[in-house]
Amino acid sequence: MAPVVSTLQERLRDALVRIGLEPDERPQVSATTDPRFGDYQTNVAMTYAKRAKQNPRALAGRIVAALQVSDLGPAPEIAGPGFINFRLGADFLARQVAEMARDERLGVPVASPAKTIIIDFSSPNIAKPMHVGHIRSTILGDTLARVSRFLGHQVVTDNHLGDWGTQFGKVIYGWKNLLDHDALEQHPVAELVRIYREADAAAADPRVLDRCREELVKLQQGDPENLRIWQECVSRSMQEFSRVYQLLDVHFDEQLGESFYHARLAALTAALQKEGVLEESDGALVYWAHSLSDDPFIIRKSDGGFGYAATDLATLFYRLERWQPDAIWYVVGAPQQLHFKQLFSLARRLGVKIDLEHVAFGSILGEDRKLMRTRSGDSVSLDELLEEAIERAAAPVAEKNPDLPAAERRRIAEIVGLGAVKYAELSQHRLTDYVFSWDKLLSLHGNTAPYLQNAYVRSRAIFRKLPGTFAFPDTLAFTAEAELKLAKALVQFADAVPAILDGFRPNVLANYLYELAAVFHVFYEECPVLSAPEPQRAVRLALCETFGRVTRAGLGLLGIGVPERM
RNA sequence: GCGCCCUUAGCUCAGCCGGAUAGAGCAACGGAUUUCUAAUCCGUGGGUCGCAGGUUCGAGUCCUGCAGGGCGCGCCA
Repeated sequence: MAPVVSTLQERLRDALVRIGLEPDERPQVSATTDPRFGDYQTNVAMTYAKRAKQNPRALAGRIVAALQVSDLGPAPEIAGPGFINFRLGADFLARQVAEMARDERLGVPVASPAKTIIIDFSSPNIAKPMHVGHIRSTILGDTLARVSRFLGHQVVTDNHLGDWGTQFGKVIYGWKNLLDHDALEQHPVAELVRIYREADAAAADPRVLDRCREELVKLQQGDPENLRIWQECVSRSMQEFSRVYQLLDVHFDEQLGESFYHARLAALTAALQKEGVLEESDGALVYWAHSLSDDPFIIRKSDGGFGYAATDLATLFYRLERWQPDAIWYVVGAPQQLHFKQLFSLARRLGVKIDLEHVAFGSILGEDRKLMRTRSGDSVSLDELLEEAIERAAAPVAEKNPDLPAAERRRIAEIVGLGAVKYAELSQHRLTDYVFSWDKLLSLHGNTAPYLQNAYVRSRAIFRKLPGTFAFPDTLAFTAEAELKLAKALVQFADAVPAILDGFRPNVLANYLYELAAVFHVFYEECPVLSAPEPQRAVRLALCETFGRVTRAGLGLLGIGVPERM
């Protein structure tokens, strides 16, 4: 089956050709915002009238006369200045829902052509805790990967770890002089942070600062002792990160951190110099993109060291070589826009043609509208935040389902609590700075994960009470208005999923799922299922099942699970 | 100072390439339940889409200017 919008676009294209116009590949068609205007609308008559200097309503009349859509529903209507409104017929919707139910993909088409896409996201820093700042990158990147894969693209997810920076001078100094081994065993990252902070404070003394620098230089020169300490920091940090990733159900194909590229930087710089794209400035080697900024892109620092500009460029070339991707997406916060513009500018200059995207996002704010912090002023650690989400979600579960075993309740609380945190991110436009509020994201009302999960649970409860097994009917016949509305909403899934990648907006899918759940709730209120006579009962069960599958699949694309009860 | 982003209902936010009378949730008020999980649904009130111009048949959406807010701005990442 084809998504409704694609079908209408196709028919529209044929009609435009028939009346002698040259249509776009995908003439504008969209679902209407108001049911009075039908289910779908197009304004092509007005846009073409403008080009051809014709009367828009007259042109709309010619288009409608040439349109062959009688299998989809009643004849389209012309309204207002030249809108063409389509209404889907009950029999078309019935066929469409039955077809989507037979399809494992629920009607979502496979993208063509399939692309190879590298998604760079999460990227926490070694020896620092993962905090709320990392959650958006992690969750957004994971969702984009899930959606891209579902659409048939070849995806490589890469966690570009911050495992090679100047902070290691202080960390190693701290390790050698300040380390508490018991604390390291108990809370590795916390202890690494502590020694870093103390070393940082001690570095106010120039002698300590010098020793920190020496440790860094030794590390960079391959000193075995310092390499061992560094490796130890990496593995202990990774253990903690892995727990968070496991909790979030986030997985990477590669975790090639900055250190992986370290050995390549000197040769890369030499190659860039040969290309003549670098200039010397105050002892540093820089690339200027004056149209972007008066500030340079520093490839090699005046002390001969390399910053992350060099690393990111080396990373880009490594990826080109290894995977020959069609696109690389960097899921990194909005403050780094200039960095990526400069990086991409230099890459273009060097002949890179593939699609490079900085998928930027806004900050997470506390309820005081400032960057989210703990009471003591630290950034909020991610594992604590996730644990709190689970604990908070556990309370209503225990209240509603006290008879469930504790382990089962915990599992449900994880699905609900973690889902709520993820959904709060994803349901919002990615560039919006969003205000973190436990009460809002865990609310059972409004556009939240628990609301959607509850709608799913209600649809599933029906099947538990159903005597015998349910066989999806070959044909459906809708009788109630609420059934038709639910069918119309279900059929839109096929258009909602591909739209996510258009502008990297998972909130499009979230909003769709929310509206779908609201429509389902109306159906649920108005249409008794189990007590309905056949064949109505089978039709309603079919709608419940399809709703459940769409919700499960849709939330799954957002990395969010659904419980069977809650 | 320069650059990027933002400003939509009391609050938190949707609003794709310009399309019809700008939508949700929360909060407020009024209804519906011997439940297929009411963790729900229905209804009411609430708007100069920051301000001022411009382009257009049509602007929350595009352009210019201004105001307010956030972020970034040479050797951190």
